[in-house]
Amino acid sequence: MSGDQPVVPINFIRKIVEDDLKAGRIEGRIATRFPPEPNGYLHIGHAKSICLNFGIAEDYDGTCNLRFDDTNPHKENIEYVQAITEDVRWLGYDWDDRLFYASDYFEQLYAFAVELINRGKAYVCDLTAEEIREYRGTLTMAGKDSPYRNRSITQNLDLFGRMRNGEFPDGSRVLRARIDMASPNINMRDPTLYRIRHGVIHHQTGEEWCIYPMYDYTHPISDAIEGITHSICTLEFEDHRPLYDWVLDNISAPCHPQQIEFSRLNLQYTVMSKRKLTELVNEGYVEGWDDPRMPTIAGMRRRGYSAASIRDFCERIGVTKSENSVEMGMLEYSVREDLNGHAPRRMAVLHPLRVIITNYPDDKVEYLEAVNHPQDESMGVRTLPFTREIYIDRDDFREEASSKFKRLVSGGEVRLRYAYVIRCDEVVKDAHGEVIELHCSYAPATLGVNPEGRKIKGVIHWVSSRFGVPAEIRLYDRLFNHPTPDAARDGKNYKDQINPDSLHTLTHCILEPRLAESKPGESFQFEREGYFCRDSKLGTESYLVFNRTVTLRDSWTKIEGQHD
RNA sequence: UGGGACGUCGCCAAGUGGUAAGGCACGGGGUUUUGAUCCCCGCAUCCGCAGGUUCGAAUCCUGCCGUCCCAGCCA
Repeated sequence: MSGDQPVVPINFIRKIVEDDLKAGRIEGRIATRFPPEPNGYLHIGHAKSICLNFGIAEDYDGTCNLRFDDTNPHKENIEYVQAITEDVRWLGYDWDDRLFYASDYFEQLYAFAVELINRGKAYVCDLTAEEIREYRGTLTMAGKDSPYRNRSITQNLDLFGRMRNGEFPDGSRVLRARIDMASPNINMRDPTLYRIRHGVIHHQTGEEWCIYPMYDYTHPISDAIEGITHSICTLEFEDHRPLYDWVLDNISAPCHPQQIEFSRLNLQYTVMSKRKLTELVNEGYVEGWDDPRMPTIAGMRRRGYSAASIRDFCERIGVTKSENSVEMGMLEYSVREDLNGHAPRRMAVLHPLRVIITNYPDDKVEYLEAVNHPQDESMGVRTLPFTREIYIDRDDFREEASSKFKRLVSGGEVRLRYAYVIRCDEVVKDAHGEVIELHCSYAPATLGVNPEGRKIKGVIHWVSSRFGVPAEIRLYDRLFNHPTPDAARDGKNYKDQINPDSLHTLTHCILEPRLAESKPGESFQFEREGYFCRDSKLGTESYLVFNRTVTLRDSWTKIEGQHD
């Protein structure tokens, strides 16, 4: 340990690490790794693993490698490598010069396979894929030995060499471990170690190889080569641990890392499998891997989630082996907490309603001072131009309302944030009875002071119509209608539960002028509305596009729902 | 029904024989020129169920029940 207490609460994996350290079971230093397959973008579930692996390395003075598990060139490509690299770095982690690829080890992997053959622990099998499946047996029935299981070492060596040389077509032969076809653990029934794949260009090794090693064989050896001490993975690999150990026990491995499994993250109202996320992208349900509705790191970043908030979330949910279904409220709490502390406040009107302040001169402009953060003076101040014509939000006006409604009503008064108290004198409607404009009067003596003799209950935000800048604002809702869209119900799959209203685009919003200077990717709190992030892809210098990251906590809709 | 794992408050999660932490959510109150923030207070006589061991069990034993994962030449 590097001295201070770990900032992250202790979990069962950290406990194991600490115990190993105390017992002197670790030769050098703690070494972990994050091993993504470059076949899709990283999501919030990966963030949990990244925080765990890199976090342990940081807190116990160890190292964490970034290693691409690239043994299946059919599904992988270099774009994903780049996206994953960027996302891990953005989350705030660094691997120095320890960026590896499983494909870096292909030659060593091959040599270890030859060693296995020489020890009589692996053989070349000529069964077809279908036959292998039949021979494997079932969950309740033992499998039976392949007729090729007892080939001589010489013949296996010859055949395996010729597999590498490209003498056999795809699917004609595989290299298999020679373990136990009757094992109650199906993974131990002579699993495939190598398959033949001609004609694919591997993003790292090109056309150098026509045989590719399987995950179960590659992973333990890659870990051992890198001197990993704790190989942390998710629960579905628990059944594979005997195989992980078998591989290392049957070759001259440099060391034997310990595999530890934890349960993957399930977040309500979204899906977390790469296959499903890929389908959402490829079938056009979303606008891409970085669509702000996606639970991907790239999507969340674009939506306005900070790296700090994602890390905080990963700490809060903990690490265990039990199945879980985390509520969105947890994630929202983490973003709000971070953004509340760091996002400058601004004013923005989402649904504009014109207000004419009849007793304010038409040519007058006052520049009113507003703080950028009510609890953090160091964030400074800005000015807001105040004019005769302004916009307020339609939701902040009602012709009549109960006394619970603290905003503007006909004949009533309300405080304009950082400005004056105004009274609504007249409501102007169009032919359909729709309110199109309000005529108000302001109380000049109320700038920074409360009026005598009456209490102004409400404060609303506003933007000068002359100086305000137009913008598009995108409001997001959950991508799915059901908390667990993964679970099949009534013959429906997850795509049947997609929320058709997950995106609302508001095209006539008005922002306070200062926002024209914002940069793509910058986050703000639009007072009384929520946290918003300038989109990094859409919009121009003169047409701003903002994404709503999350709303502010809201006790009003609850109150409103209870009465009248 | 073979093997592996998991079941503590609506959700996440401590606890590993000495009499149920904490967070989120929720409810109540206070401060407030954001119905935000912040601050108080409340929120499992009970730990999947049933027996047993013990002075004493969520923690040990036995038996049930429930949930998840595994039959890719995917990872």
